[in-house]
Amino acid sequence: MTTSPSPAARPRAGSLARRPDVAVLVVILTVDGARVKVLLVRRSAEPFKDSWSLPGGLLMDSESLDEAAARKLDDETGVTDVFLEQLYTFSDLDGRGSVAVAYFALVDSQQAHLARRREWPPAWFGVDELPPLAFANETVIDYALRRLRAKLDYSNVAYSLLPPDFTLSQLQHVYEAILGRPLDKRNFRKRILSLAIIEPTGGLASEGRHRPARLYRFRERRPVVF
Amino acid sequence: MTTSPSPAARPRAGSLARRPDVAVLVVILTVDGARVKVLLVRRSAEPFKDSWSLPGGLLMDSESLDEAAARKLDDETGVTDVFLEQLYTFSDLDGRGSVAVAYFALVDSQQAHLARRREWPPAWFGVDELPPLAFANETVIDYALRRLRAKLDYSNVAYSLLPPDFTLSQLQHVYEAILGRPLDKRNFRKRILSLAIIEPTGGLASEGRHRPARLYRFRERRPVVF
DNA sequence: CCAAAAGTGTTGGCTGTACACCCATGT
DNA sequence: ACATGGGTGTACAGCCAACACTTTTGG
Repeated sequence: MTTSPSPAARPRAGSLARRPDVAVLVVILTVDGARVKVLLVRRSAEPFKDSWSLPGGLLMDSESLDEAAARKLDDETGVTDVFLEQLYTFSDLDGRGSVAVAYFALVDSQQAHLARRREWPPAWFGVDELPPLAFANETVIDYALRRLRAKLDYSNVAYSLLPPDFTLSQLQHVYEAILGRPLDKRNFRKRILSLAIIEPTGGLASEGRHRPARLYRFRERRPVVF
Repeated sequence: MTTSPSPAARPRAGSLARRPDVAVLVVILTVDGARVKVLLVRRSAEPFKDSWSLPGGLLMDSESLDEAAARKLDDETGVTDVFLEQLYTFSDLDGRGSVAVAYFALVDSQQAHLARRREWPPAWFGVDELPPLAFANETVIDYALRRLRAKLDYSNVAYSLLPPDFTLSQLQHVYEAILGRPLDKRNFRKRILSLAIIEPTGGLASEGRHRPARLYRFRERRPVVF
């Protein structure tokens, strides 16, 4: 969503207009087993050099915020067609008055190929086991988690956390990991099926499974609100 | 909410980091009778000089985004203690790549004293009767309205659109104006009272009324989620 | 006395939640 | 044979929507 801003009101007498740095941050989340994980990188510059932080960077010449966020996501994970949404814009906390536009992305951990840098490669961390982070990055991650939990209730965002074909149990595990509580199997299936956001592929999952399970796919691999 | 941003990643080779203008816009909404209205001002500078637009301006030295938005709101309406929340950050549409952080505010039109500039004073416009606007300001207003309608359903934001003491009918009119449809009186009262977000003051409203009505006030004059 | 707004309950449908057993396959 | 996960239905409760009349006051 790239729409227009508005008034280039002139600075008033007595005050100075600022030209702050504008950074983009991306909270990249995935579900791995029963845990929600977030992708972190090591900072290569001061301040907080060498401490873990969310991936991000400055806005490049003539790119929009959405483009910058998608670029960052691609840089770190090699993934492009996933759920990516603006989260919140933070100001003022690197001490030098910069502005940081946070995004959040949902990726299938199987599909992501993390950047293989020689030093300080990115890594996944369970959101309950975060290392000390630069700036107030915990706040940003909390914000993303709250938003994700809310969206799970009224949208199909989970499409971005699973492979194209998946079983209802896999889907349920994703919901349980994000909500942090077990869900009743029958109620879950009833609800999801009645929403008609997924459809059976006709195939069966048999890979090392006990009883083969029906495969489903999302009708839309883009965000849909119920 | 002023929290910290993150990485001051260095620009990479081959690309140029941008130092864009950062503007703050405020969608100031009120409910007047049966209409939702938005405050607009006339632009005093190119581009779009003299056309209507949302109030806004550049970030001043050493102020946060929230402070800038509150300042703008105060400048235009003289109002300070109201609902004010960040909405979305737009990039790229004044053609010169600026970044605009939009906020939205809810004010009681009785309480707002519009800035009395000699020329081009601000004015209220019904959101269904907007004049031609600068940039893509219609998009921003739409966004605010959607958010407001959603919040009405699960928060007490309406507190900011009414005087401290009000009748249930007044509250219902506010809801009806925002949702754009009539609500059943008995169901409305039942629902609101069961939420326990308001309480009777003990007083009665009798000003030019037919039958005196009980007055209520919000238990919390700050945002609360149900 | 008439107009205008305040106030008040009940019913039916729908939705969400709790809950337990059998089956197919792999080992 | 057993362990593992897949698959299925019912009953109760709470919530929301529909619906009409009486009362009080001002003009």
